[in-house]
Amino acid sequence: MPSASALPLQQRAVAEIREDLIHGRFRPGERLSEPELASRFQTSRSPVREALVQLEHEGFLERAKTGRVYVRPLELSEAEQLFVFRGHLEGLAARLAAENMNLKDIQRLEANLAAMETAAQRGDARVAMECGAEFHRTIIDACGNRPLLECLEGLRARVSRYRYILAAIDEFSEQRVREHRSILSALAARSPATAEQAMINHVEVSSRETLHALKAFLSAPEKV
Amino acid sequence: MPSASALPLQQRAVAEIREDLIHGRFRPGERLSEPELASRFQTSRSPVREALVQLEHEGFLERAKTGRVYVRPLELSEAEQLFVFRGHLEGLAARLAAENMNLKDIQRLEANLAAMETAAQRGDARVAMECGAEFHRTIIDACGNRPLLECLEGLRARVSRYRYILAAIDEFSEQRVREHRSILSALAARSPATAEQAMINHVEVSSRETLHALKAFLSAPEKV
DNA sequence: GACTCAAAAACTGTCGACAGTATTATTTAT
DNA sequence: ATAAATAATACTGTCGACAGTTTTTGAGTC
Repeated sequence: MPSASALPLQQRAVAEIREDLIHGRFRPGERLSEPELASRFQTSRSPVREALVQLEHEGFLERAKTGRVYVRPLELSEAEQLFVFRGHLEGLAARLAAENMNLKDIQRLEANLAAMETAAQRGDARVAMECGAEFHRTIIDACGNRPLLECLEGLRARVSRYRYILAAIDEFSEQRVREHRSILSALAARSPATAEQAMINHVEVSSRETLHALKAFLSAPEKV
Repeated sequence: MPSASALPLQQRAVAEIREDLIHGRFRPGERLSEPELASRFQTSRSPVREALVQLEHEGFLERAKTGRVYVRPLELSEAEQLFVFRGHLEGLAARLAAENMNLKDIQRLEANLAAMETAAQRGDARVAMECGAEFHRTIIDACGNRPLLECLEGLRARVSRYRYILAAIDEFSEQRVREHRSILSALAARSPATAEQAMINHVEVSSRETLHALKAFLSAPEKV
């Protein structure tokens, strides 16, 4: 029944499976079986197959020569490459955003930063991180470059996979808040170069942290 | 008969349709019909549908709310964004490549540059451009960052679509050769910053040229 | 001739089926 | 028991079919 739900079944599958991949509910290396997924969604294999094609292309899955699909394992080398790439792109986005941003965006960032700060002081890392993600998303949306935006969104999702597996929702220091604040300052001041540098610096710090945790995880994989 | 050809039918479809999109054999705005494509490949619609999902994700196609698939139109704004993005990424790739490149890669670039030069002098823009593409591909491959590599490959394909539609296989000046040469010098000298700058400059020049042609094309679309 | 409404044709989303192949379980031989 | 051989399963790639929509065609009207 094609008209059962407004949203094509295939898209529902993509969104849901992707969410599970990001949050580590499908474990790295695990095999995904089409019939199994199909039965989970109460559908035939067709929508599932189409969803898997897309998720493979997004970098979450890999396909064996036999056609079987596996969750891509977490690898230090991939993480390093993702972080380098992402840092550079977020920097670019910040630079472009500094030029294009309107007052409303700036105000949104300010409100966001305030929320982030109170959350951090309160020790609520969970909320603080959510504010952080929103902060970045606002900048990316404001950069005015669609291909960059889409690429960065995909990268952020792939990086999230590492974060969630590491349960790296650990800390959210005052230092982090300060980093965000200096990014916002540069944006508000319409200083592309400064904004770019501040963003690159911020991403690098955060990357180093995650990579550190990842190394520990990969050498002694606690069964999280 | 799943074992008819070693290569899954779906992948053949992706490759072939993509090639047609890049070369403008499917025109911007044109609708792609699944049954039609299926009959062209002598298959059922299943492999075609899966191929279309991927090509949509690659940025070549767009889907109407009705599910119909169209070739994405050529738009000035998209081209501008693609070029900005690509320039930045090629610059990054060059920078990384300057650090990672081994002697064999350098020699390959040198041979490539020589071929490009003789082709340019001979006035064979077609071959010269192919050398140029190969030149860039070599650098991208050498940058050592897989996500960057994949992204850049996708971008180059999308940009090619503009080039081919514009039939911008026009000129290949000595100046172009010089730009490539300065990139190579920086790479051989292991100077990341210089290589990055040279690459950015080169891409910008070439982008400006294409954008110029595109503006003319969009205002007076000759039926190429 | 332009316009409206209805019948016809073309399509997409989804399904269930089948053939061939890879995996896994089981049996047999050492 | 261990390993090789074989039978049983599970799964992927592809196909053809059908229902519900959208688009196109055509008839009839002003």
